[in-house]
Amino acid sequence: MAFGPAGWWPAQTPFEVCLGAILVQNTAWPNVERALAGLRARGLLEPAALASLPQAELAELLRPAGTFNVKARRVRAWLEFLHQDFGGRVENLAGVPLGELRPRLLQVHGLGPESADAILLYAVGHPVFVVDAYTTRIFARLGLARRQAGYDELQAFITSRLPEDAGLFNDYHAQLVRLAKEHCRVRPRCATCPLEGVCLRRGVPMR
DNA sequence: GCCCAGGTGGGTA
DNA sequence: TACCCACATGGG
Repeated sequence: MAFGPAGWWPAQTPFEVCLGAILVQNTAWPNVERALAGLRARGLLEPAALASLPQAELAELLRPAGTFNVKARRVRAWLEFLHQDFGGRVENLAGVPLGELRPRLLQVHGLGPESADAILLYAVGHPVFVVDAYTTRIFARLGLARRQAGYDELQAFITSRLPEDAGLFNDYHAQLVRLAKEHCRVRPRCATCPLEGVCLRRGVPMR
């Protein structure tokens, strides 16, 4: 555990959590790692340094993560928000109550519910359950939640059945991701995987 | 070559 | 509100 709430999200600082939350949008994590490594090698994993880059240059550095022009705009929006409202320090987000902070994050260009919640849980330490594609697929295909359930509905479904604990949400999410990835590795043998025939691949209908 | 990945914003009906 | 669609790299 490298910092505060800590845990499973692969990052060394709260700021890296935030960057990762944006860069991983619709992207495989190894591509995010490549982009973060490039930034790290240039000493740019820090708000002020990153904010000093022209957008075109930032986009080039984000290229390995895919949709890099989009993500460059979103990262800059995040940096602007951090600078304007929090003195450029992610740590200062902790001073705002969750009920007030989440709506403010959702106003930032490029932060939807999942990215905002990842920041709230993994960078700030609030007890917020992060609903990602793995979560949605697993719950839908196990028949635990309505297949058409939207983000807020599924989040409420899960949260209402668990104690409100950031550490637990952190671990629960990690287990879901591990389960989904493990399943992907064994997918030629769906029938023998831990989910007993439930396929987690995207686009595969239930049963 | 094709499908897919830890989403989001913008456009249209 | 409820769908489409663009965004784009790298792995299987």
